[in-house]
Amino acid sequence: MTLTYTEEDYIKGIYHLQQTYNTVSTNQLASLLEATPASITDMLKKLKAKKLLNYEKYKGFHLTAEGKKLSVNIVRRHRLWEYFLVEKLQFGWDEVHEVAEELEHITSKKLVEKLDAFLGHPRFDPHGDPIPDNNGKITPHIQLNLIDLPLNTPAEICSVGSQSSSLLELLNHKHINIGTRVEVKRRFGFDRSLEIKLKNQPAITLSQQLAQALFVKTI
Amino acid sequence: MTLTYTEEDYIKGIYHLQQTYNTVSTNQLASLLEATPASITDMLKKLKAKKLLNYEKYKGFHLTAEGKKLSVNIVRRHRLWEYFLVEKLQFGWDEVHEVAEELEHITSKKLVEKLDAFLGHPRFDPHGDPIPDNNGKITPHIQLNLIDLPLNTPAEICSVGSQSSSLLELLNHKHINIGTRVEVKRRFGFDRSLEIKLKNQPAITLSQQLAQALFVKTI
DNA sequence: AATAAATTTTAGACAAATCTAAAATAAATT
DNA sequence: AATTTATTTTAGATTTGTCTAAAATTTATT
Repeated sequence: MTLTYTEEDYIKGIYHLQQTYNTVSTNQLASLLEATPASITDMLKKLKAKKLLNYEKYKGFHLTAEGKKLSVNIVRRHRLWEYFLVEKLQFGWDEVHEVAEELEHITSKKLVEKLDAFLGHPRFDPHGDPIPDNNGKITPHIQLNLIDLPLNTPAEICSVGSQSSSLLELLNHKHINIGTRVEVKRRFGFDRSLEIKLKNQPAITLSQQLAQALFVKTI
Repeated sequence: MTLTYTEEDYIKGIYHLQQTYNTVSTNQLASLLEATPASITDMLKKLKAKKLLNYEKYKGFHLTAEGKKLSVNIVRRHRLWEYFLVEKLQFGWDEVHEVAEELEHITSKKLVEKLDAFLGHPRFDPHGDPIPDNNGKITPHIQLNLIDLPLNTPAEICSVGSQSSSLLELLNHKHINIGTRVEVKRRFGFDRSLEIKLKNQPAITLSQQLAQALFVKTI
């Protein structure tokens, strides 16, 4: 099954929306891909004809097993390249997305497997998201929202809930990164803000909004 | 100036043909790109409109300074990726071309510069072809056919005249690679074969056909 | 339940890149 | 020099992916 770059973008978009919604709507996908609903409908027909999509008009849609398998593989390539860009080429983790969007479309199996081996078969990308393995298997991530982390429990930032540049800017300012060690010291009920401590640093305050955008795993 | 992948393929093709022919013809390019002459003509008009091409109909064509600059940059990206694939991902040098054809279209300046630095600013790709630097400057290659190398002159294999897998197989068998040090010890007029020595190894014989497929530079 | 609002689809147009077949031009041959 | 042959261009069609505007359908509201 050979897909155009555009078809790949569509099924990847649907895959991501399906992580949150059982069934995806035309407008949701239009908004994610920044295209008009009319364009989405056109492509849905093509993907249905290729048996990658279960779709009845006006009824929403979701990927078939085959569609999902292909999507997972695109996600695999995307995250492997992100890992490469950060670990080998010294990109910042907030700079890699656009370039990985292009690299992910190169489908050579040999390339992907050799890249994976070169990188040491990493299981999480620089944002903390799991990298599907060659069979599409995804290491489940036992993530806790920072807002739910018990007091005085050492943990490590392992993923962020959004990739907006405003969030990344704020995290850079506060010197918080994937891998940063944190402990929650206090909770303030009034505004649900947290006082946290980074290793060897004075305590700082995180707003509810920020804490909810951060995921941790205990260590 | 943003080019589509297809436009990039066209100007890269023209660039390569210009290395041999002063002015390029529609049929030459059609044959190189495996497209019909009609398609070539269509694209020539677009490239002329973008001022990348000097073209008068029925009169052949060649790149403008701007077109050449862009082409050299594509060649730079292609050869950097080939170097990466061979040196880092352990591809064989006969396997890299197709994948590099895809990777070369990713234009991110940051990516290319960081890749170049990661690779240690290599000046020649795995086939011995020069990699243009960031300003488009190409290290001229003073290559000598192995058959013309004077006796007892230390030299280094720097390029091969063909990328056929049968040649690669033979070179692998004889443990000859890009970078291998050689000296010609004897020449046999009867069949124009050579006796050569690789560093710390007993002398071996190369046929005329093989020697002519190898290029060296003295060291 | 009828109407208004939102969502989704269709119809028709357009740009990019390609093709085939026919016409125009240039080059080669008699 | 006239004619044949080869090359190149044009004309018109096709595919992919996109759009706008209008129509169809579903959902929400009075």
